[in-house]
Amino acid sequence: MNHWLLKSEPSAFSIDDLRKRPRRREHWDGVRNYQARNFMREMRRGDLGFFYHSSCPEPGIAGIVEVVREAYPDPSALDPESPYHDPRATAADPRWFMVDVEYRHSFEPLIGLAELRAHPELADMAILRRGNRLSVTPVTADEWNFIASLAGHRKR
DNA sequence: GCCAACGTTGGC
DNA sequence: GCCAACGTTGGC
Repeated sequence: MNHWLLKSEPSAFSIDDLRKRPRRREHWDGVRNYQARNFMREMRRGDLGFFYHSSCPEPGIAGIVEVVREAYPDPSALDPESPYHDPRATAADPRWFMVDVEYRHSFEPLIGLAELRAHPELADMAILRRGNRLSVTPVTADEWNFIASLAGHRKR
């Protein structure tokens, strides 16, 4: 099983929003970066991911989600009304993909950026590297386990 | 709102 | 294929 980190701006879509969805599931749509897309295509059912809140007052890891459907075409790319519309995408060559994720846990309080940076064990994480903008990144088993231990009794 | 970092675009 | 310009991201 592989581990991932998925970024979202909570003002647009937060882990609480996911928890309130029917069946606690949602499509992870709108990814428009090739490297991030390729990581999503590597995701398998049962993989776990950290849900990271970015561009907000308290950036950090807010919880855990599980991949429940593997990559399939992202219809928002074909929708002229969508902010994620890409005129180069076609039904035959959809170009962009999404997965479905299901809510697992929230961390309360979340594991903030400053706390993540305080641990040398996590220094290589993409999320902590300067200028990193990828919205989907892999997390190593060691990083995953370390953060899970930090989360400890914060799990809800 | 600022600014650094990075991906993408497009002219050549 | 190069690279400057531009747009976007995201922490502060």
